Amino acid sequence: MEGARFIRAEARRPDLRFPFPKDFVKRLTGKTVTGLGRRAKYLLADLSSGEVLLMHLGMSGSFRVEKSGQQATPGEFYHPRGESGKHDHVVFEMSSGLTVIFNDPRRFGFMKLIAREGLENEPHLKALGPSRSAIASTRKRSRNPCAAKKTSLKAALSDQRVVAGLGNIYVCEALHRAHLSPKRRASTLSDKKGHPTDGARDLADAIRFVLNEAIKAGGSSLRDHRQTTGELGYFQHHFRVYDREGEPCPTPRCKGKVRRIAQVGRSTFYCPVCQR
DNA sequence: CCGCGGGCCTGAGAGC
DNA sequence: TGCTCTCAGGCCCGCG
Repeated sequence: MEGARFIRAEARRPDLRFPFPKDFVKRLTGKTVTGLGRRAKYLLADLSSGEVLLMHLGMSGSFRVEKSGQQATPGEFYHPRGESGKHDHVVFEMSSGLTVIFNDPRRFGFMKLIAREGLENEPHLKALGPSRSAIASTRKRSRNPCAAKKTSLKAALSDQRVVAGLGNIYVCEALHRAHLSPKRRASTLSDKKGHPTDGARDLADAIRFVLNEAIKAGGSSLRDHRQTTGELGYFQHHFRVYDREGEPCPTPRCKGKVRRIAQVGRSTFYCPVCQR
């Protein structure tokens, strides 16, 4: 899409998670994509009109690319689920000769147009806490975003306002690597040095480590996720606790078994022995 | 203000 | 085979 112009845009449903603006199609048609970016789980396309197309994949959203006016030959482009059509909600026909199709069975995803000057005040983006790169910067690591949180670590890390970009899998995996219990009150983490297992800094390290490794591995393919090449992600093979209920804890010399509990309506996997 | 449970959707898989 | 039930990678909203 980068550098290409929208020849035609089509919103086939009145709404995904939110209704489209009435003039959604009109505001895209004829505009050029001047840049693509990402903030936490949000995708952004800068437009020549001065607007930004903000997109979110929700749980089940995906894009696929086809040559305009013809079916993709097998393996040529990413083709999620093998079957297309049924949940193709948005279609972008680009001047590059490629058509980009947004497919989302559960419709938890959304698209929104925002003026670029207003981007920093956009509620979704404004609410985001520090990102992986922000917590990587030593200078910015002085403030512990969990300090004021009375909830469990699991709930705190799942909250995009505390730390941006973690989903259920990576919360479980980061907490296991930091040897911290998902049930522990977030505010009890120490900010000081010399707390080998109690430190917010160690947790920040674990978060960055897990996300960096997962990105290197092309993400986690539980069922739908594919890399842009169509290849599966393979970080699921590096899971230490997620979806491993009953298996022995992979921490060296730990005799624990992975447990599964529900927290805030979602599954948590952890080792009750080495995560405290 | 905060945290929690319920809700939004469809589909896949388990169990019967 | 087919039904029902549960659960899923995310997030918002109303309630207490």
